[in-house]
Parts: sequence; C-alpha cells; structure tokens
Amino acid sequence: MPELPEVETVRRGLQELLLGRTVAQVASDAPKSFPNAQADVDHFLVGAQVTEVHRRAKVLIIELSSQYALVVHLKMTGQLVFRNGGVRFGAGHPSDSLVGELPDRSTRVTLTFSDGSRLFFNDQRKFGWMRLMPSSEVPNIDFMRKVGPEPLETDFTWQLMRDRLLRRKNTGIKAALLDQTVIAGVGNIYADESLWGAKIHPSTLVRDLTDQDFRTLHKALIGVLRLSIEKGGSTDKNYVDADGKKGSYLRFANVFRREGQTCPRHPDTKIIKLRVAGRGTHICPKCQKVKK
DNA sequence: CACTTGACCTGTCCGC
DNA sequence: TGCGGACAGGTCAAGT
Repeated sequence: MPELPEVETVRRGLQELLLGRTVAQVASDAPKSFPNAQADVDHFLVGAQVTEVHRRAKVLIIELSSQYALVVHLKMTGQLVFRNGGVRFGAGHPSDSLVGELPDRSTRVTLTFSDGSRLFFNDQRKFGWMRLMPSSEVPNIDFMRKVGPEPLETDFTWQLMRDRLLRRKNTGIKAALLDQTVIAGVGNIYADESLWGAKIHPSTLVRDLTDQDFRTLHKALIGVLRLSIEKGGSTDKNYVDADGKKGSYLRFANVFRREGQTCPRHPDTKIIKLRVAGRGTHICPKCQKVKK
C-alpha cells in the first residue's frame, strides 16, 4: 500500500537508476495496466531517454526526452523494480528482498533499456496503472487538478493544513486525512500513526478539533512521513523499493498492525482495531477518545 | 454539494 | 485437507 513515503523512496531509487537510460523495448498486458495504443508506445516511449523522475502525491512521473512522461500509480500492490543483470539484493541481506527472479506472475509491464537493463512494473491486484502522455498534459489530468498540497513542502503550515481539513468539517478526521483532494499522499498507515501521535480519535469530527489539535497533528504527520522516508517506507505485504528491497518503518510504528500489543504511552492499555472511514483503524483507547 | 458505500482485483487467512 | 467467505486499502463512480 504505497503512500507518500513509499512512492518517494521509489522515486529516489529510480532517479538514481534510470537517468539517461534509453528505452529499447516494451512488453505489457495492455490495456489493463498500460492502456496506451501501440503506435504511441512506438513513437514516444521506444527510443526515448529518461530525463527526470518526479512525484506528486502517490503518483510517479517518469519524464522522457520525447516530451512525453510515463505516469505511474502503484495503488495497493504495485512495484517498480529495476534489474541490471540477475537478481539484485541491493546493499542489505537477501531477506530484505521480497522479489526474486523477474518477470514473475505479477509482472504487468517490462521496459527493456538499450544496455539490457530492465524495469518491471509488478502488480498482484491489477489496481495500479502506468500510462504514457505528453508531459504538458500531466498537470491537466483530473487527479492532478484536484489533489491537495504536499505535506512535506515548506509552505505546508499548520494553518494551511487546518484550512484544508476544514473543507471536510462535518466528516471524521481520518476520512479527511485520507482524502487526496484535502492533503496529498496520506494513506491508512500514516493516518493512524499521526492520529496516535496527536492523541486524536479518528472519528472526531474535523469541526470539533481545536487549533492546538491541528498544531499537534501537523507536527505528528510531518514527523511520521519524514521518519518513514528515512526508513525506506513501510512494507506490510507487497511494498518494495526500486531495488526490490523492503522498507523498515513498521518496526517503528506505534499502532499500525499492532492490535493486542500495549500502547507505548500506556503499558496497561492494549491497542485495538476498529473500522473507521471504511478502513481498518488502529488506536490506543486511552490516548485517543472521541471529543464532542 | 457533502458525504458514504461499492467496485475494481488477487492472495491469504480463518472457521467449519 | 478443502472450501467459502472475510479481509487487505487507493481511487473513482454511483448512491443517499
């Protein structure tokens, strides 16, 4: 379930690994994961060089010398793994890797570069997608027009966060945090972790939060996102970076997937799992109470 | 318009 | 052991 820190980790890896490489060959399960017509692939992808890899919210944008871009959303089980030669385990121990020989049965798209290296787009559940479009059109797609501000940009103040969240004042804070048009890049893991950090119950209506709550939540959210990027993101089941390696943030998580374990702030209280905003939600019932 | 729910998929886990 | 059903959750479409 790649969220902002996972997608940013992949971006950094791809930026390092793909820059300057020239696409020589493309194989895909089109149209499911890669809907472009073959003619466009032949004209604007094959023969093009990778010039830059950007991220906006949970979307990756691989810029090409053809003035086209490959736009990728990993959704829940997508992976972008680069291989140059055989199986790479990166710098860590082999057990840090989740993927073996590629392609495998979840490979949906394979890009082969002119030097023989390859980029694999794997996606077990086929929710993710990759599409080729003119770079100039990327900001005009519906998602980009509607998506909220990046929480790690310097202009993302607590007041801006408050004002964005108040656009959903009659809904629960967790639903508002997950809404990509409110704030970009937050998903289930970092919503739960930041709400625990700020001692706010996920069902609390946004309109019932005080300025002090918004300040604390702002600090908690930025803190968990930064820490997770530092740890290479969160691997629960599928997520891996561009080298195929897992992220280690979940070792530092306080509540996510920790139901039944004790709250770090309350050795006498166990973390429980609820359903909020249609998602599995983890809280400490002692720190996080609904406010009215 | 604001807000909630279901659909999209497949692999895994749990109870019978 | 096998099997049906619940569950995992990012986003969009459809529903209230």
